[in-house]
Amino acid sequence: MATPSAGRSRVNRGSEQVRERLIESAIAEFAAHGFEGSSGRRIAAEAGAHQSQINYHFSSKNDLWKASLERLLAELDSALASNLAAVDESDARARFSASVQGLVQFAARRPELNRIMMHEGAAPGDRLRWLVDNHMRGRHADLMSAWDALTASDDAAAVDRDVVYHSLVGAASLLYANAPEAVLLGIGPAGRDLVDRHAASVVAMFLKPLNH
Amino acid sequence: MATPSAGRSRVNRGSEQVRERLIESAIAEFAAHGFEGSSGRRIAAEAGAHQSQINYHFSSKNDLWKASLERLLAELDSALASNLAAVDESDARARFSASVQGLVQFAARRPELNRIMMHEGAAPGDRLRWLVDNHMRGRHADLMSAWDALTASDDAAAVDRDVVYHSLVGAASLLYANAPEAVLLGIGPAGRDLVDRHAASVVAMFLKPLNH
DNA sequence: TGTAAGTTTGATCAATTGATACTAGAACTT
DNA sequence: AAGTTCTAGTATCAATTGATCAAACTTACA
Repeated sequence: MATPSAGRSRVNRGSEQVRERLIESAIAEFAAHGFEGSSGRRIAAEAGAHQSQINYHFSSKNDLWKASLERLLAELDSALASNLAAVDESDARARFSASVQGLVQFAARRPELNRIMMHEGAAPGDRLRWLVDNHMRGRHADLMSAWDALTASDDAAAVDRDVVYHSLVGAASLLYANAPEAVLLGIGPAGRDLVDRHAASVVAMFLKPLNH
Repeated sequence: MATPSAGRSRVNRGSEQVRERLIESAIAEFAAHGFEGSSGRRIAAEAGAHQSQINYHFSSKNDLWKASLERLLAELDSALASNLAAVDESDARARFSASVQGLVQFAARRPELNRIMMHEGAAPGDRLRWLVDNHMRGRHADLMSAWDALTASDDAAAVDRDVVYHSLVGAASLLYANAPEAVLLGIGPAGRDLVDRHAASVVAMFLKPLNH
């Protein structure tokens, strides 16, 4: 009767698949049209489900949106973690480079997260507050402390501290968040080597060259 | 009877003001919620007008959106032109710096344009195609030829050519396009000096230092 | 002032929205 | 096999959407 909670117990073989498909098509729809421009019926149809199943598996359009974002952010975390796994703990430059590379690669592979963030960041509201409180504040703090360390070791380029976060995210992700525009402009489609060149470019923007 | 065209003739004193107010509140609404998430009734109410006046002064929600974008792009052009007016024609570095400064200042003063561009760039469609065909292709080409000149004179930083446009726009505008998010993160509100530091940072990202 | 054009206002249209209620059926446990 | 729980499917709700129409009002010019 009630919405199945995180720990579903018994009959969940096919149900889990519907949940997955709903989240996947919700991610696509929210990224393309924003929350308010997205339709639950379109999301359900794309997932091969009925609109009322959204309210069954999630309790509302809002909760489906939250589930979609938690999925995307978990993917980002795992991508960043695997990119940082092999890097020397004490090498701040290498860790920064690996993080930027991970960010760019993820933005290219999963542009939906940056698209949704750009939709939501454009206006105040409950969803934005939820995003910042539950997910973005920590990421922002992590970047700032990494940046402060780079500044202390004279590895940071001439970029103002207040501006690092959004400049970095913007430089790393707009090409993919706005990929449909880039295609019309004749850029891409983004091959693997373009992404690598892009990551190297972003690193060069924020890190002083080594032998200086 | 028909929608009044650009050259209105007689009774147009108050009408022109309604048109202006509709465009102004449409800009705010489209920037905050995207085209599909925006409501004509909300736009009209904000402008102190009736919903049907949108279809009278513009013939459709789509045409109101186009008028809004032409307004914003005209403002951008005039801001950039005035920023470039006093700069030496032959000094490519100075012209690039002045353009970047103009871009950052405009993004801070009128974040709506970048917000709308980020909404529309996230998915293919008629509006995006109209934007690119009528306004963005030329701007992109202008930046690329400026960049090629900077590359030829060894003034361009180590940024891949395919990536310059979106990296520059992203680095220059995301902080303002997503200002509501930045506020929640404790950045800003953007003072005049922050904008100047931001512009200098972006210039430093894309231009090699002078005496190198 | 009278007439015609321009503009506002209010009503209405079919279509779509998110959510809810209810029935039918499938799957697991005992 | 019986009984229970979970899931799918259908129908429906009030609210909102963009657009259209016609009537009322306003302004300018003859």
